[in-house]
Amino acid sequence: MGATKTGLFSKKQNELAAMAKALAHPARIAILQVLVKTNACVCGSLVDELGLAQATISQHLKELKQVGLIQGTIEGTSVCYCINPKAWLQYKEFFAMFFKELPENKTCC
Amino acid sequence: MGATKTGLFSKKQNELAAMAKALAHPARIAILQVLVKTNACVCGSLVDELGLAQATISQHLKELKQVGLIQGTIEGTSVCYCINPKAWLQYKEFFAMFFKELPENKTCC
DNA sequence: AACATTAATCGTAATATTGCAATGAATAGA
DNA sequence: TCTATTCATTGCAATATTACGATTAATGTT
Repeated sequence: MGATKTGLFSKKQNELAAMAKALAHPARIAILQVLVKTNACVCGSLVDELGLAQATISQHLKELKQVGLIQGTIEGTSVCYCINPKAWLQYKEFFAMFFKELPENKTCC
Repeated sequence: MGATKTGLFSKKQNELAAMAKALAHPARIAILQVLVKTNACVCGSLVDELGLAQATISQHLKELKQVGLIQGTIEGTSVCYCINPKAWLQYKEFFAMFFKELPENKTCC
């Protein structure tokens, strides 16, 4: 027990859940917002911006990288992170799609 | 350690993360999809639809209820669940807002 | 080469989540 | 009342997540 039973659900459902999970932490939300706002890249200054330890930030960055939402390129000793525009758009569309179909006829509850 | 340091982040950031967390499980995605599709309410038939135990489904329903995404009204011995249209719309708008600002000028990475 | 800086990784602890059997509470029907 | 049905809750085990100090790897600087 304890592990999510992914086998019970469709690929899409697991995918959407994984996308949501990537956003399911305020630090990752904050990181993405900083990356969007600064437009250009932000390197390790995220550690200063947010109040978390370097190891913790690095871990969150890794997760965001794993789901493809951000990219990182080495720039000397530091690493330059930025939003992956393609993935960003896909996320936007996925969530829009999911919430699109509004239950109009509220016949119950 | 181990607990999310919510104090470091803004209310909005924590809110969005909480919203994402509610969607961060395929079972909850599936439940919401069933509730949207059936339009009317679905009671305990969710246990048959998805392959999870009754207690597990009940727990997921509780979480969805706690974030306001669904409502449940008692109907005899069974409970009728349905989407909360207001919250649904709010979620839609929140996520759309978050993903709205696309990084146009991709000058880096 | 020696040192400093930056960031990933490792190891560990604390906490949260997932899942289910068992139990409990409430109502419907006999 | 007794029983069946439906769902919430409790208690527990397994797993996942969050966080950080310490270490490591890589590069830049002197």
